[in-house]
Amino acid sequence: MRLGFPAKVLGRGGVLKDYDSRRWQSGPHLRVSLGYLNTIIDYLAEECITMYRISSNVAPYITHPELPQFHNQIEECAEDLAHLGTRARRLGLRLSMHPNHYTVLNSPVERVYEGAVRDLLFHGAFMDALGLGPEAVVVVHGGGVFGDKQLAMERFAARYERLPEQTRRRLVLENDEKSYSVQDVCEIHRLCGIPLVLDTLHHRTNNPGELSNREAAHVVIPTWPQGVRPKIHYSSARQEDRSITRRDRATGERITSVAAALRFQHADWVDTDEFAAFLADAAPLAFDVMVEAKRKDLAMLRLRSDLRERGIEVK
DNA sequence: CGATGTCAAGGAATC
DNA sequence: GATTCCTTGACATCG
Repeated sequence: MRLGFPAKVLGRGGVLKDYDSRRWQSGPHLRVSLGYLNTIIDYLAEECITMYRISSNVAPYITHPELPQFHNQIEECAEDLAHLGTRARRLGLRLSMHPNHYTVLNSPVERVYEGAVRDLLFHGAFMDALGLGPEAVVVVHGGGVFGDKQLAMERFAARYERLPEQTRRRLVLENDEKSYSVQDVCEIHRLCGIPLVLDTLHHRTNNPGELSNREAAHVVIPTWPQGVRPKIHYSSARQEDRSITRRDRATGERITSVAAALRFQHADWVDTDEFAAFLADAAPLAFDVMVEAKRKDLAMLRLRSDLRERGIEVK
């Protein structure tokens, strides 16, 4: 089992940037981003980290309709991209990407749909330019519901099938925290065959069918093709003290109490006991784990060391 | 330097 | 039909 983390790096004293986030006036950005990524790969190699998510912001404005001067960034950086990809392959590093929620493949608004396609084409082309194998996937969400979920799912499936093969073969679908539960993404998988990513925190938030983690893992993992190792997203829920003020009915006096509220956001760290329990639940399934925590690589490294202490083998 | 505004992009709830 | 929230972060600007 590989463990990975997304985006920026906290474990080098300060923060290692993962993409060029300056405004468009400072573009083009991809070459700068690739410089950052090379530094990050140095770090991954030193720490023997074998999985990493590249920010979908690596090439800002590359599909922006009004900034055509930035549309050729992949071609312009072809050599740098190939070099970076070669480094990743030599290190056995599994890379992935995760377009943000503005990418809505199933939108009924034509303009939005077209924008989503442009964005997904970019992600596929980027992975291809790195020369990465089929385990380098692009994780997407189901999109909107638009008042009729079944119809929206069918639209997703039809549009997935219509994507160019080069793009489609990278795509995998993740359950989200509001609209598309594990059961829903299973339905989309049934319609079009897209492999599924289980996000454990989203599953806690959005689980109308009350599937256990074990059940969820066992329906999601087998959706991956033979020879491509599945992966999941794992994070612990942030626990937060929230003060609640109410007025006493009899006296009119204000009463403030503190309640521990489970907010369904990523916690700073991963709870090792919970994670180990999840692994035991999911056994004997095999998969990689993307650790999503506020403390990024630090959380992943802490979890890895905890697991090794317990004799659980982790790459 | 700290506070505040802004960013390409959508959806959904609310009025 | 228009407005606001959702929600992440960091740059950019202002005082």
